[in-house]
Amino acid sequence: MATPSILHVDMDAFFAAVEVRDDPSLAGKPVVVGGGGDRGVVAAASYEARIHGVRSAMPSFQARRLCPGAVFVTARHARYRQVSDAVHRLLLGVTPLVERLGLDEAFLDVAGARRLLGDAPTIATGLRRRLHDELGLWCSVGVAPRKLTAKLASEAAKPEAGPTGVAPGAGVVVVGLDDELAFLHRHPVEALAGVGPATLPRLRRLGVRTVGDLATLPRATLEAALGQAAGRRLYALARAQDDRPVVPAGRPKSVSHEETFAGDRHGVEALVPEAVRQADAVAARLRRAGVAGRTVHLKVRFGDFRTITRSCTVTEPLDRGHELARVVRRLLATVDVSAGVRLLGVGVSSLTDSGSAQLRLEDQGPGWAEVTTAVDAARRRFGESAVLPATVVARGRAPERPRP
DNA sequence: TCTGGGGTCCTACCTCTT
DNA sequence: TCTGAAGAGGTAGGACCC
Repeated sequence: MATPSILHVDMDAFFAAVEVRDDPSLAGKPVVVGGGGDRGVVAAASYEARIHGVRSAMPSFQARRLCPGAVFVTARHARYRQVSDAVHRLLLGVTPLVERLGLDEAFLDVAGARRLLGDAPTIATGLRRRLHDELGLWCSVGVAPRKLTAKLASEAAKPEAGPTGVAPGAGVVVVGLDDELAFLHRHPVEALAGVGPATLPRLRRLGVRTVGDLATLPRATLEAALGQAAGRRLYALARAQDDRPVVPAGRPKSVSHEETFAGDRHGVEALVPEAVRQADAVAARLRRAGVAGRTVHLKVRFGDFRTITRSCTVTEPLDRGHELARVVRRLLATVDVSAGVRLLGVGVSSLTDSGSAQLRLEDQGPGWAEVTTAVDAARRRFGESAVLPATVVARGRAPERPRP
């Protein structure tokens, strides 16, 4: 690998930037996305809000305390998905090797595009300008020989918000093969993917602060402290051994939906309509993705934040709300929810293409197949809440709107 | 005023089968 | 037929990422 060819494109304060783009009166103001209600957290903050110390995943009350003058905006995920798709289309114009990570990041392998478009740093600079000119959004780009270092490079390219203001970033940071290891080793160890709040204290106990410190430890020591898989992985990453290719996304591995209630719910009766509604939403997304799943998961978080999961695997893949709801209700019946439930979640995994699902007996002749098709069509035309499960309607309750 | 939502991956434990 | 080992698959929980 003579020159770097991996790009990591990271949109700057993406959700907040989309809100500012859609409402120019917000430009220059501290904007906080999410953080609505008493139990919310911050999904994204503009750099003006970050000056005051507001960060993603911060509880909303804390963000309000730090930055009382901020404009709090309800997250609009469908809108961010739309803009993210536009970004993705633009990236695909450079190379088909685009791997999306969430809505606001992507890896590109531009090895095959260099002959036509110039070397990787030239492509990165051009991409950054086009994203701004055509979509009105800024991004930061890291260019490196590997995903691991390209991601760190894009981080280094970002603007920085401190107490005194916002320092513009480089926009593009290039890490060559020769300086890759030195660049990697001066990062704090928590900059590595896989080092979070649980792993960090264990590494600290071993005297590790930087990736360079990590690289001095034998593999056996890391495996003993972190387990075989994590130990082996960090051992390799500390040596810039990362041969993960850029892979365009395939079929999802799971689909889930969960919701934190404004107040705790007590008793199964209060939870069943929520469970049925979530099962219906998950099933609709499974069908949209053209998949069906065999393992059904229920997640319950109690008022004291204790969280349990229950799951069961059925013989035939499911992709319909009423089938999924039946399994979810069965799982819910095994849990003592009298203590009060803060969050309920429904998910499906072990996914296969729904085309491979067997034709069910009830599909012979008019039945659920037609009903499901009609429901999906009505929702496409009139919105998600156009058709609701009877259990939900019977409770006289519309689906929970995003909280202000 | 504590702590979202949608994912992926890993580990431990259990049961069943060979 | 009994027993133990090994592997597969299911289940539950934890850690982490964006």
